Amino acid sequence: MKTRVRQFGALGQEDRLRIFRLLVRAGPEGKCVDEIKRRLKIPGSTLSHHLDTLERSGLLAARRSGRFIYYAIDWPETANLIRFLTEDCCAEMHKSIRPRTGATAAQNAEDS
Amino acid sequence: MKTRVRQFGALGQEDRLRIFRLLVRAGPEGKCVDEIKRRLKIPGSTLSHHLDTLERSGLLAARRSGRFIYYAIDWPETANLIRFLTEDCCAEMHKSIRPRTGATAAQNAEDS
DNA sequence: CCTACATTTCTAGTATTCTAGAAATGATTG
DNA sequence: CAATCATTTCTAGAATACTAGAAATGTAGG
Repeated sequence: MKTRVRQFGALGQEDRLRIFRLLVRAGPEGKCVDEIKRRLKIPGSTLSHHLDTLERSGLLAARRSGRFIYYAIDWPETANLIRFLTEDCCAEMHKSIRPRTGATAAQNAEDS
Repeated sequence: MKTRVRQFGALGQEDRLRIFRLLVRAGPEGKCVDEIKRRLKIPGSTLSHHLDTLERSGLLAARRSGRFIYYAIDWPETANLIRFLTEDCCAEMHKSIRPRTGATAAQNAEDS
């Protein structure tokens, strides 16, 4: 769950969410730091910290190519985050609309 | 997008994510503050702040019943958050696995 | 109305995060 | 190997968030 906290936290900041969305649209090649900087008008050092936060959360992956470092969405990990939200929440959401008797997807232990 | 930042931020804190998950499992009736407090062992004033943060983000709704205040997941708003993530990200995710030529769901303006 | 109890606000100390200029690092190209 | 350019680290100030005890507020039932 700590990973999820870090990932939600990473997206819970305006510039970082803008970065994330830009990179989603950039596709698997991602974008280099300099282009993100020019596009979103974020000072270099600030941007570097935000990219670091996003990368350490697992949502971004960095890759060097020539003198540029490209950041791109880490899709497997992003998919995990979406699954965390949908399986823990949507299953219950649907259950509350059309109640069922059987087991649900929200039996992941953790908490009491 | 500011709403999404606030919502991700609300989930980006360990105790608040625990509260959220507890309430997901609690279903539409939710749980009163005192039970959340006993279950998660969070001091009253701290819990009150966290519930306020979650409510102001739109992810929780409060309802009074007798002397208790019940907090429950706001499912429409939670669904919006999930949709934000899946429509902005999953569409691109699938595109990057099987590329398409047509328009995608990720044309919501915002950013450059 | 007064007591009991649930919940929130007040208060304040501590910790974390955000920000960005300047300096340092790392890599490529001529 | 020198020059250049991309990126990160250093540094430090400002802002925001977290925490929780104590006091205040609100509600219900006797």
